[in-house]
Formats: sequence, C-alpha cells, structure tokens
Amino acid sequence: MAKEIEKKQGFVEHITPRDVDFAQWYTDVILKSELVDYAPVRGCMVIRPYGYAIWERIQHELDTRFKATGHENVYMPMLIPESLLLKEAEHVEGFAPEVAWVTQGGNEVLQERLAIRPTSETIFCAMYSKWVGSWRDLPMKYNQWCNVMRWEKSTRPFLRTSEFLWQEGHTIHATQEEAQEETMRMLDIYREVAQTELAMPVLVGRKSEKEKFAGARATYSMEAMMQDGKALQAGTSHNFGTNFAEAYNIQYLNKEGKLTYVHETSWGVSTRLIGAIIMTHGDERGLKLPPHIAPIQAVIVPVAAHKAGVLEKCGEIFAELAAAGLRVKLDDRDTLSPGFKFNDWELKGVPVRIEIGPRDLENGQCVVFRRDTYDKQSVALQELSAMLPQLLEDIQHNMYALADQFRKERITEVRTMEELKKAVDGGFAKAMWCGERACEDKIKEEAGASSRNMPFDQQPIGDTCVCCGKKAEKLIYFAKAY
RNA sequence: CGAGGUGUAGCGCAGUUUGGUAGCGCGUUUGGUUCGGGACCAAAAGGUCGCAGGUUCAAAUCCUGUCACCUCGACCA
Repeated sequence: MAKEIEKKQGFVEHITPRDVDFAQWYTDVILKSELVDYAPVRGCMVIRPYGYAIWERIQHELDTRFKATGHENVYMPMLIPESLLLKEAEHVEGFAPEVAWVTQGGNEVLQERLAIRPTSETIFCAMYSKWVGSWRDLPMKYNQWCNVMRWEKSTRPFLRTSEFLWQEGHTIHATQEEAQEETMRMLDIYREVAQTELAMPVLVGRKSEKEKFAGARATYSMEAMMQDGKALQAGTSHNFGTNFAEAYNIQYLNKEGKLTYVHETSWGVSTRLIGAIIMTHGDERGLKLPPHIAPIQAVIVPVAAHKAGVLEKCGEIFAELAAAGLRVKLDDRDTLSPGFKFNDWELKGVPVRIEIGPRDLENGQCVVFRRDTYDKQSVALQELSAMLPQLLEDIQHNMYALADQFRKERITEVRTMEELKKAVDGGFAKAMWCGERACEDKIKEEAGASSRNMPFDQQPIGDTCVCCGKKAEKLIYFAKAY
C-alpha cells in the first residue's frame, strides 16, 4: 500500500502517511531526516549528527536544571561485578533477563563475570557506602550521563534499543522526607522540561506496584501520548527508601551517634525523549521540532543563488541572526534547487525557513515560512532579527497547544470494561481502580492496556473499580504503551 | 521467546514459480543548461545475488543448514 503510493507520486523521499501505517511513518521519518541509522550490531542504533544535536539540546536543558538544584555530575564504570549486582534481590530479578555479560578478557575467561550496566544503582550504592560516614556528608546528589545496555527482545530506534544514552541521578538523604522531596523535585523538572522545552504535554503520577521499578519503594513517571494514542513513559523518578541502603550497607552516624541507613532516590530520562518528540509533533512532511530544542531554529534558503547579490545578502542575514543568538543555518549547497531544499528542511523539522531571492532583494524583504502552520509571510529584512524570537516562541507555544488539544480529545473517562477497551483503542482511559494486581492483569489481558500512573490530583470520577466493580481506591490511567 | 516477513549496486526494488550473459529507479561522478515548492540533457563508475554446504554441464533461481535484520505479540526507559 505505502509502496504503491510512493511509486505513484514518484517521490524518492516520500514518507508513509501516519494513518496508513504509523510505525512505518516513524521509521521513514527517523531514517530520512538522518537522525539515526541502524548499526551493524543487533538492536543498536547509530545516532547521527542531527539526532545527536537534539540530544545535546535536551542534555543542556536538563543538566542546567540539575546543577541549579545542587546536583553534581560523575562517571561510573560500565562494568559491574556479578556479586555486586546480586545484592538487592528484587532489583536483580527485575533486570536479570536483560543483562549482557562480559565473560572473557583477552584470552582469559574471567573468574567472575561482569555485567554491562543496565542501570547503575548497584555501583552507586557500592560507592556511597564507602563515601558516607557522617550525617554531615548528606545529602549526596550525583548524576551521570552515560550509556546503558539492556538485551531487549525487540528493538526500535530511540524507543527501545539494546544500548541507549541517558542520565541517571542517584541521591542519598538522611530522611525519608528529604528523599521524597527529591523524588518529586526531579519528576517536576522532567515535567517542566517536557512541557516548556519539548512542547510535550505529560501526565505525572505514581506507578502501580506492578509497574514500579524493580527495587523501588515508589516509582513516579511522566507519560506522554503519541499520535497513535499509545502511551510513552518519558521519564521516571524513584524513591528507594532504605531498600538499597540495607542491601548495600549504606549507613551513617546521625547526630545522636547512631548508625542509620540512608534514604535513596534515582531518576532518569533517555534518548527515548527524542522518539517522544518525533511521535508527538511529526507530520506528513516529517519531523517538526520545537524551537527550544531544534538544533537549527531557522534555515536561510537562497533562491536563484547565482544571481547578483543573493548569496551575499543571505550571508549578511545569516551573520546578523547568528549574532542575535539564533541557531541559524545558511543552505548554500549549489547543486540543489530551492524546492528540494524546502522539502529537505521541512523533513528535518526546522521551525522557520527564510527564503531570499532576487525579487526580495528588490523589495528589501524576505519570505518567512513557519513549519508548524505552513504559513508564509513577507518580512522586511531590517525587521527580521527583531521578529524571529517572538515567532519562534509562538511556534513553541502553538506546538504545545496542538499536542495538548490532541491529548485532551483522546483521554476518555470510563466506568466499564467495554468503555475502557474502546478508550484505549487510540487513546488513554481515565478510570477508577480497586488497587488490585488482578484487575491490572485482567485489563492487560482483555484490553491490551497497562496502567500508566495515578495522578497526584485524585479527583474521583466514581467509586467502583472499572474492572471488578468493588470499591475503588485510586484514579488511574490505562493505555496501550510503547 | 512465540507468529509472520525480508536479505540481489550506496538506497529502494524486479528477476526465483519454469536453472542458461546481473536488471530497473533514485543517488553518485564529469560536462553543460537551470533555480520563487522535490530541475533537465549527455556521458560514466558501481554487484563474489547474507553466509556455508549440496544437486547440476550450468544456481540469484532447486535442496540442506546457518546468520542477520524488520514487523506484530509477551518483557522493559
């Protein structure tokens, strides 16, 4: 089907329409926009310069906020001795099926095999137990930017790959209250970055026991809705209580001189966020990047670049905009037609395009195109650098508003299983739940949906469980998930 | 790990049923003309047909094995 359309239109770079095959649309977009390529290793991706530039933007937004809230960056080794990994039982059980092992070094078989980190709780714990001694040492709030590896059964670039990049924050605190405060603070930073920088609305809340992180006392998440109505867990923040501290013996002497276990948190977001941006905003022409994290915010495309003065003027405008602090690019590739470039930069999701040709030079203006609405307007050249920042903000806000409206239309309050099944076919179901694992399992079985999270703002929409009909305990979202 | 699918030029594919000189489109290179929504003409380069066995005078094609990747499920950021 998609192939027939492609052939008919004769477009080499044609993208499969979203409503024909959303999964294929996603694959088309990420490959053709040159974000990633498949690696010659099972389940791994190569993040290409344009994709990595987006990751660097996301890193910048997060890292700035981490540091502003008192966190420091560190780096832990990628290899974890098996004995160390085994100490927290629930954690091991959760990760064991997807750990990759190093069993040989050079020509020698290792005495103890080494896990390639699937996450670094264990090694952080080992170091914290060494580093902490007094209540004066607390809190310790460390973060690391690194790669991790999980031997996933089936993989998709950005969404689930064997190796991926992320940040993992690990903190230890004197009290449960402090740990909980930290857990919430970091979740809120994730929410804020998602909403203000990625223009992506998210639902924040607490995970059910079934869905929580292996070894956590409580897991909180932010959940985003993709354009096929499926949920993507876009970030998590965990409160471990003293679970790991007890397993790894992380104790300090409190003010009374008594040995006390620390309270620990961890929190992470990954390159999956790039997948979230793509599936939240993208359209039939390809990527659509929010201006705040777009590596290129505005691209200048010369028209009839060989004509006198065109390229020179483009160069001047480029210098002016760059000096004004905009991330701008001049597309001076000489063998490509303007039309090709228009499509190329739309595919790559650049928020604003500036066209400058001979006609514009005569009139002292340019054509400004915005990616989110496809609107074109003529702008006087001397006003350009003054109007662009506001235009970029408009685009940023419009993209959030569109995504928010899309999501609102696809969240349905449900009171019966029939309603739930219908709601999760292309959307989220908002339901009351008794709190029992059995009902989650049954909903997974019958509707293919999992619980996403329980919002902090618990305004009941009924008093009986959507599944079993018994007394409801919690308001919770269900959805099919990536 | 279950079910399905695909491996042929950088990319996308045809050719496999019925064994007989390796094809097409795009891209690439060179020269020229173009340039306000995916330009055109001409010439050129580019492939041990995933890998290993086997059958045959002859294998991309038939047989056996094997590896990899993709999609959908189950599991997970």
